[in-house]
Amino acid sequence: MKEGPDIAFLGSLIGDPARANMLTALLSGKALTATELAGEAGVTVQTASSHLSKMEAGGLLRQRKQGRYRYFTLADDDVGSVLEAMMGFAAKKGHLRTRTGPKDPALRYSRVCYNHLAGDLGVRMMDSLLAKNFLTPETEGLGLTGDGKAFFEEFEIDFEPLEKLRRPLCKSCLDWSNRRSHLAGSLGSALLTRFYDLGWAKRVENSRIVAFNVAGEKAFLKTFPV
Amino acid sequence: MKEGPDIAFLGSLIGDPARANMLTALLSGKALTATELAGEAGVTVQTASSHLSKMEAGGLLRQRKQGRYRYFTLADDDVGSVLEAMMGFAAKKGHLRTRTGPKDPALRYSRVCYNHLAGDLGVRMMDSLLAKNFLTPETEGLGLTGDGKAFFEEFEIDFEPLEKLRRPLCKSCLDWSNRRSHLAGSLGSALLTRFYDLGWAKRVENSRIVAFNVAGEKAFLKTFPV
DNA sequence: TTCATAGTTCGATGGTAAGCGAAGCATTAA
DNA sequence: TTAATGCTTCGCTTACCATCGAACTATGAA
Repeated sequence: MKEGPDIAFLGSLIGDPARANMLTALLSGKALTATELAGEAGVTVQTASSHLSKMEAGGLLRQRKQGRYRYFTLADDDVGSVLEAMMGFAAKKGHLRTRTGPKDPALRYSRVCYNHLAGDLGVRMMDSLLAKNFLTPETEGLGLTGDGKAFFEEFEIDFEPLEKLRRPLCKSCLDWSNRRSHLAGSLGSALLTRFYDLGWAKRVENSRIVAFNVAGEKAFLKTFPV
Repeated sequence: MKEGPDIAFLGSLIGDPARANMLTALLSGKALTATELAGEAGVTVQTASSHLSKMEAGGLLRQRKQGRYRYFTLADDDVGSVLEAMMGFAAKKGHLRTRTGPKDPALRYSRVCYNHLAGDLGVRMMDSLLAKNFLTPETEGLGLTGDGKAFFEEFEIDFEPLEKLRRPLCKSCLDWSNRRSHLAGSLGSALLTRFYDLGWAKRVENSRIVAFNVAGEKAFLKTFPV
């Protein structure tokens, strides 16, 4: 009968995992650069650029040039509404993530989520910290116990600057590859930097992958037992 | 930060043209059989079956067996809301249909839309009828003029049974391939049957295509000049 | 200048999924 | 029974598009 406007085009635009990740990242309202969005989606900047121009052409995004940066935001509130509607539906139905975008297994194992550790290792760390009672679930977010404080001091993490930040110290963050939580917040961020400093791991260029070396991985697993 | 539920899966589900066509057809609220939906989407029943099971697994559709028929409906109101939201957005942005599903050019030329003629020829017929003042746009839908009545009687279409039907006599229907209107309603349906009876055209099996033969096409073009 | 960083464009590759024919199952009609 | 219809499953082909490397443009820094 009536065939209506083109839902398929819109759906396919949102239907790509990399693009969906970028959109959810932008749903926070923040303006992000192309490179940041590439990291968020776990793809190279070239790929991201292609996706971004498609989404802009499709009316999902807006672009603001500032110096040599390009800041992307959602185009309107309408985009947000559509995304919210879809997220609500997907959450209700408990959709499993099937076609996991760039299917790098390394990405599932350990990767950066903004500035903290995600993936199998990230989840393991969270589990370990909770099991040892270093962290404890509170009404709103996560709390740090006395034992935890001691543990992190032992691990040479400096709290003072962290507590002054506006960002919450501990925060849990849902992991898409495991559908489990890992540690975010400024503490999560500090831990990751500490891993870098200790020489346990370093970031792979142009990717979200955090590459642990053999010794580093061994030490990590020992520090955060299950 | 948070990666939320799987929008990509839902998007890709809706993002296929064939599936999107089925969903919009079901948006009317009617329960349709697999074969009907196949026709609606312009694909074979095998393909439709595959799509339908995917959408059912994805929680978009519900299936009701009745004898040897399978009636499909949208799963809940939530599905409808999501679709409506997407349609609203797409309409506002004036999205063009780019990836036209089964890209049979014959399908764009002349096809069945439920029970009336769509595609290039359908649009041409509508234009011609309007230009000659046989049909006239009214506040709600389309009206039949005196001249029109004469023309259709000349064309040997019997009005009496048509006017008794609950379905509206004239109705305009948006054509996805042209983004223009063509004639629906019981009159549109009667015209198509008349073309079959005159031997101008016949339906291609397992497809929405209406195949005009050479003489039939010539006569059609003469009867409905632009 | 020269170098570095942010981003785009181009070309080639590969994986994925839509599509269909053929065969099979299930239900109804005769 | 047999035949016909509605629908599914299997196997295969094809087409699209996400992905990335390499080369290029643009802006800023030294």
